[in-house]
Amino acid sequence: MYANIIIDISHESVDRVFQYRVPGELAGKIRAGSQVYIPFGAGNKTRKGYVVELTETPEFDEARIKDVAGIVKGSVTAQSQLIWLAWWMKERYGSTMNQALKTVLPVKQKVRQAVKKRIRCLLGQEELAAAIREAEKKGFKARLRLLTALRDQGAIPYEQAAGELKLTAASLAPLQEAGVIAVEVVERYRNPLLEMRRLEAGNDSGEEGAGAPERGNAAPLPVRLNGEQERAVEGIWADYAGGIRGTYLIHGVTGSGKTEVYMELMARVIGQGKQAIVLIPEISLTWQTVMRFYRRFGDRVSVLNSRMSAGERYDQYERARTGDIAIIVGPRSALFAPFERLGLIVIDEEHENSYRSELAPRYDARETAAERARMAGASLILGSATPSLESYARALAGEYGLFTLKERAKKEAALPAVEVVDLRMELAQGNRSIFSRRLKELMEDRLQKGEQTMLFINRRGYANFVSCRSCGEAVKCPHCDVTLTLHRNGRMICHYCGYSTAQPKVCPSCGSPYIAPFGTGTQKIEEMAAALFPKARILRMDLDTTSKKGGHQEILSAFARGEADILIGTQMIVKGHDFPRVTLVGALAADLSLYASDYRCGEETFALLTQAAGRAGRGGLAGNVIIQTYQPDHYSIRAAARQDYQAFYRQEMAYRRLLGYPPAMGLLTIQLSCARPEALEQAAQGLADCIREEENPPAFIGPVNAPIYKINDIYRKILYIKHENYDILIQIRKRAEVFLREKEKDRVLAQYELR
DNA sequence: AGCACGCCGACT
DNA sequence: GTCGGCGTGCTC
Repeated sequence: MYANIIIDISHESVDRVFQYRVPGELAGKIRAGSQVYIPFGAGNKTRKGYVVELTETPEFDEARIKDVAGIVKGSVTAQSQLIWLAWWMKERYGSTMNQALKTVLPVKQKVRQAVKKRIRCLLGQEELAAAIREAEKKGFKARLRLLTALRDQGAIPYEQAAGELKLTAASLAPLQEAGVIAVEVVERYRNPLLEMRRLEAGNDSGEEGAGAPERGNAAPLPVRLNGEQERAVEGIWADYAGGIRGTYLIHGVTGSGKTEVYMELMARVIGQGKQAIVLIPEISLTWQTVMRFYRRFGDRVSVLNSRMSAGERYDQYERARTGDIAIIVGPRSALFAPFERLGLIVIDEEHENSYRSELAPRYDARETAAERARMAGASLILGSATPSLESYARALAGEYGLFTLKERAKKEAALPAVEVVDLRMELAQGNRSIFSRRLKELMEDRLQKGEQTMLFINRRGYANFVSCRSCGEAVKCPHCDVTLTLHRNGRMICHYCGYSTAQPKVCPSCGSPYIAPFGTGTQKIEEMAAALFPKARILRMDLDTTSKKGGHQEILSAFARGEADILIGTQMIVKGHDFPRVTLVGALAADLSLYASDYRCGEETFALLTQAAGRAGRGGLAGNVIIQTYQPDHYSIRAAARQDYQAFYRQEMAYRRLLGYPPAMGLLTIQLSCARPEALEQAAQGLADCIREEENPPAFIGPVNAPIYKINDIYRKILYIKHENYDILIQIRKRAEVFLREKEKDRVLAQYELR
């Protein structure tokens, strides 16, 4: 038996695995994540290392492999827990150990880069700059000599620690005073909350007195919980205090105050010296959201978000590790904050797709959180207005504790009145506009009253495309199997690979000049709304208007400040933003997401419509929701209109059972991709044969072409394998991994997903 | 990170 | 000629 070990992750050059032999007396006592003593280097100096993986096959000259010296006793550090978790993810989701480790361990900044950056701070005065440039050419030592010389002249005070040249803010101050050098002072820990506010400047106008988070000024607001909230808190707390660490699902309608429940429990858990992780979908991770936590917990909270650099993120992980903070709020990746005394993990909006990673290892943050919680002795809370079928099924099966919040926490905020409009009837009665008569009427009413309207369109498969009236062919991307999207600037763009071209004058396939735009996108809706309501101030939010950094925050803030009457947009406008002046929400084509060729489209549609409906009437004003659809009888739409999750769940679950989809059954999806279709076909058939040869061959579908067969000139094929037993699916995946490893030389790549 | 190896200037 | 600094590269 051999152990792959990483030596202290403290320095980049040794941040890789070394292989050691596991001596007989340690066999069985070592596992992934174990901290061990090992002889290292020429002097065989004993060092600490973490076991990353156990294996039977040596990947190094056997004669040169040394023995593991022993196990470090008693310390189950966050680090070793995370390494174990990486191993679990690798097993569960199929990836290399390296990929798994990279997702779990924060990226250590290169020391040399840091030094270079600091030296660059000194550039500014000509002669010094020249001297430093000269010294830089000669290498690190020469720079050091130069700085030593300057120090000896009294020009630069510096401290040299651990071989790294550190110029601190304090040591640079005298320099600035002397006017010698222009210095940019880089703070050690930037306050990430301030950073967020800077990026979203002006976003908090709706909040009274939400100033800069000054250190330690968080006044714990005495929050009054209503009966439902209290039952959830006390139920979970009774378990926690009694030493039970469970998983809980809080099913609460929009505005029912799930966050207050989380915060109360967090307060109690950190009151016991423990720490908490709160996962929030990136899209709802705004200054507003984070501020709620900050108001209650002050400096003990930190945030992670995708706009932060690797270094900034690393700093926050450091603060978590050292215990400087007790709460971290962030997207999926915040799950790996190295808390040593983790007591609680909260996953808000747990049904969101963003909790599944798109990159290998394609982990599910909910399952991975359950695993981390189990290991750390922490409780896990999942919260949603529209729980995923998986979670709700587990809750009904008694695996999760279930709490339901039915009332809106603010009493004056009533649930909105929802109406379904049948677009077929509109058409039959001569209305060919995208706005039904009822929606138009209500929009007029809101404009008159000075209240706001949100128009939501599900973009999926519903972009502007150009098609030929003669042959019916749409203009397609030459690199992908999708139609190109027409933008207002007259260019046609592929949303998958970015290919762009001018709008053609004649049909590329038949040469006919009768070629014209078709379909409706957000831009077109904006034009139509503008034509219908010329006085209305309209804002649009989609990929085009939000491509620049922080773009969508700017638009949302402007809307929240009341700078527009109508907001038009896709998914992004309905996720977790609180607009108190919105009293009308229109879902323009509610059934669009039902046409996606995916067994989850009903669930997705229900969740989207429920969320969209939840946007209306959050302040004291009564709200209306109009759902326009060609399928008014579809159960997802009917249930969403009645805001009836139970009914939706029953129907959807019956459908999944009937067709054998998750969570009724386990589903393993293997996607193969390759630039050469023949090689791909061969590999896919080979894989299918390989599965057929299993002793108890499972039911499988495929190989079939992926819904979009070609993206970026890469072809994709998919196999679906169903089984009621997860472990068997994991075995099959491992079998497939072995089979496909040989296909790597043909450049056939595999991606696995297991639900 | 630490340690060995190897390449150039100062020296018993 | 060697001694020793330091830059470079390796560590299972």
